[in-house]
Order: sequence, then structure tokens, then C-alpha cells
Amino acid sequence: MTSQQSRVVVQLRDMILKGDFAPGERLAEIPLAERLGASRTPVRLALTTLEHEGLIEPSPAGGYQMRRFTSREIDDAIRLRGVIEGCAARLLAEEGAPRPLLRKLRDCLEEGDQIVNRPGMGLDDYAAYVEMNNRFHALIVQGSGNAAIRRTLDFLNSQPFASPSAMLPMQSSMQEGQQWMQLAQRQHHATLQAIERGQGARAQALGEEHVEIARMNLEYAVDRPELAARLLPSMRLVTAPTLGG
Amino acid sequence: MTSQQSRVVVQLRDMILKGDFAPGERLAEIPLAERLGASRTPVRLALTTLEHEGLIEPSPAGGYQMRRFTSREIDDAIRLRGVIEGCAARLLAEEGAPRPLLRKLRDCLEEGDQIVNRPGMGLDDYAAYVEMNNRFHALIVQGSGNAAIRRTLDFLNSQPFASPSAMLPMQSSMQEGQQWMQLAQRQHHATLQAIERGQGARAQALGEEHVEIARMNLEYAVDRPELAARLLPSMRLVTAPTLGG
DNA sequence: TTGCATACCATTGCATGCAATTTGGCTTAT
DNA sequence: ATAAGCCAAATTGCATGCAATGGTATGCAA
Repeated sequence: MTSQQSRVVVQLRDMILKGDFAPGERLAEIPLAERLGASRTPVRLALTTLEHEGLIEPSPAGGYQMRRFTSREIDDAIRLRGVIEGCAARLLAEEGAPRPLLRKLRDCLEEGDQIVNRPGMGLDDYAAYVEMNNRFHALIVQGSGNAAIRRTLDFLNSQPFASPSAMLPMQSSMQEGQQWMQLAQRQHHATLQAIERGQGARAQALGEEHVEIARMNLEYAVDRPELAARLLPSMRLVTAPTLGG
Repeated sequence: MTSQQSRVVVQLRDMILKGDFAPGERLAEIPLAERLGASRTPVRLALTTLEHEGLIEPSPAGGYQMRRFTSREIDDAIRLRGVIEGCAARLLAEEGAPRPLLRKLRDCLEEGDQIVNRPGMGLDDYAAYVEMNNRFHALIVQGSGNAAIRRTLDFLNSQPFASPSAMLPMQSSMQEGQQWMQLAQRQHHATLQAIERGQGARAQALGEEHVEIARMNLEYAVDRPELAARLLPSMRLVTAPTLGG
């Protein structure tokens, strides 16, 4: 039942995020179609989808090529995500969150507490934290009730490295990784508290502060290209220039 | 040189924004292809583009249909635009705007002052104001130097009614229309002043406040469907439910 | 030896044929 | 008369053929 087109989109996106293509590499239809077991038509459609997601860009000679990301662009996207997620949290705080939502958020926090305070965190723990983290952020965005925010964040998060958990794998390699996760977790607690108390401005500020951890992870990754490429294959797509300003 | 595909995208988008299709109406490929003098392939590609822009949505039975906008969704998008444009202004204020940019912004303000203080504003004056308004907003967004903000606002503004000047035609029919434009113009002045003085928080707040005029225009339009449909044909696509909360 | 022009090849973009699925209408039975 | 089921027509989704454009390589001339 699932159309060729959607299947190809998913597979292509995965290949891109696995780092299968070098930045600037041309994405020719025929090889892709053969490799994915589809004809050129659904591949073409899928390529336009990925173009709109910002993963690939039109080649001047027609067709598409892998996009080249600068660390500056990614940093910009992360900062903007902070502003928008902060806005979602603010709206939620101002309008008041319904009880079931609060309950789900508290569940996230409990799970997170158990994970980040575990003595020897394994890969499973990181995976569980990533899942919880995504859920927590999604709940707040959903809960804000603002469809434009949800759509816009979906758009932003389709950019690699910009989504809430994208840079988390870097922390698994850092000495202080667990401490950063504990800080993030404390910020989650503070955010929920702000929402419960109707402290909109505080919720907004926490959203913007929260992404500073992701920005630090990005900087850490950019400074260690070989390590980053191992933990996040798609970091191959990032060209170094000018993170700060 | 211009490809069929891009031509069809432009024409289709214009037709949609002219209100040629009723909300929920199915957009069949063959009639569109005939009407636009192209084959089904470029029409299909164009439809996926418009889907990503959020103008149309996939029909459950395959193909596409006109999207139905609620005034709530549009209101959400406008508020979010305020937050993001405010963020752009804040970044510009914090980082300091280069002289040439300041000069261009001042030029906008001078033009705007002349227009909104003209005794009998004609259609030409409104058109000139729309042009100036778009330019002013674009300059700030560009000037923030944050590519993610620019891309995201492009995405938001592709939604009808959400862009900075989308609701301006409503004001041409209001008694107090000119006074609202004078208020907007004063906010423009204040924004530039905040940028010049490095007052980031003030710039941010002004961005969010500035869109309140657009929100009021939207409410005004929703309350007067027949007038709105005449001034903004695409208002046909908006279903009334629940603007406020 | 280098630079330019030409020819060939690959790839994109478009058109159209074909099969599968859905929609809408009509008929029949209760 | 109404509802349900079936058939037909149309529309989507996919595959593929064809033409045009762009890129590359080779050869020739300076």
C-alpha cells in the first residue's frame, strides 16, 4: 500500500543522513532509481521533497546535488529552534496546560531523572534519553496548540543537526556528557515548573537557554571532525567555516 | 529557458491565491494540465511544491485537494511571524547593523512617512506602501544574518494571509485604515531606533506587537466575509471557526 | 605545448501509455 | 422507497521513450 514515492523519500533521507553522499555530490536519477528499485518518476518526486526539506539543492545544470551545510547555518537553526520552542512553552504557560498533558510531561521527567542519575550509562540509556527528550519537546510543541509552530518546527527539524536530539550522540563521547544531560534535565524540570505556574517569560527564556547545550555540542563536534564523523556520519556534510561571529 | 515546471508552479499559485478553487476542491491533474498547456508530469511536480508550501493537501484517495484554512491557523502563523521577525530585529540590534543597511531602512521610513501622511491616499499610495513595507521587513530579516530565520519566514509567508503585507488591502476599506498605517509606521520608526541603540529586547517586543495590526485586520476580514472576498479573493479559502480562544 | 572548437555522450525534463484503485451511479432486492 | 452491491468510468501512480541541453574529451591549430 505504501507508495513507491514515500518509500523512496524515506530511504533517500536515511542514506543522506547516514552520510552516503559527499557534499556537492550530484544525485543522478538513474543510479538512484536502480539502487532503490524504482523508476525515475518516483525518484524525481522524492528529490523535490528533499529539496523542500532543504537537504539537497538544485544543481545549476539541472538535477540536484547534495547540499553543503556550514556550521554557522546549523547554529542559526538551533538558535531559532530555541526561540520557537521557547515561544511554544510560553504559550502553554500563559494559556494553562490541561491535566493529562502535565501528567505526560511529568512522566517524561521521571524517566529522564532515572536515566541521567544512573551510575554507568550505556548506549541503551542514551537511546532511552533521546526518545524521552524528543517526546518531551514534542509534547510542549503539540500542547501549545499553535499549528504554525508545529509545522515550522517540523520544517526546522528536517534540517540535519537542528532537531532536539540531533547532537546528543556527541555527549556520549564527552567526559562530562552525563553532567550536561543532568543540566538539560534540570532545565526540563524548570520548564515544566514555569508552565505549571504560568510563568510565560521564564518558559520562553528557558527554551532559548536550553539550546545552548546543543550549540555547545555542535561546537565540540566541529572542533573534532574525525570523532564527529564517527558518531554522526552526516557531519561529513558540514563545512567548517565560522561558527561564532 | 524557464522550465514548464516553474511556470506551472507560478501559474497554479496565482490561480489559488486568486481564489479560483473552492476549499476542499479536488485538483485533478488532467484538467489542470490542459488548462495550463502542459503535460501531467510538470503539473504533478508543481503540485508537490505547492503541497510543501502548505497551499494544498494530499487527498485521502490520492492526488491533491485545496486546503481549507481556519482563521485560527492564520492567526497562529501571524503571531509566529511576529516572534521570528522580532527575533531578527533583536539579533540585528544586538550585533549592530552596518551603515548601508541603516541607510536603506531610513529610506524606507522616509517613503512610508510621505505616504501615510498624504491627505487623500489613493490605490497607488497603498501599493507603494505595500512595496515599502515588504522591503522594510525583508531588510531586517536579511540583516539579521541568520539564514534559518530567512528560510523559515519564507516558509511562513508562503502561507496565504501570513505575510507582512497580506492583510493590508483590508485597511484600504476601513475608515481608520490610514490611522492604522500611521501606527504601523510609528512602530517601524521605533524598531529602527531600537536597532540603532542596540535595544534588543525592545526590538523583539516591537516585532511581536507589530503583528497585532495584522491580527486585527484578520479579525476584521473574518467578520466581513463578503467584503473580504472582494478585497482578498483568497479569503474564500478561510473557514470561520474560532479566531480568539 | 596550450588553447579553443567540435563532436559525442550522459543526464535531465517532458510526454504518454498502462495498470490498479477509487468514485459515482445505477440496478435490484427487501 | 431505501439501501446495498456491482459495474463502469475516470483518475492516480508508475514506467519508459524521446528530445534537448549541458558537460567532457579529443583533436587540431597556433
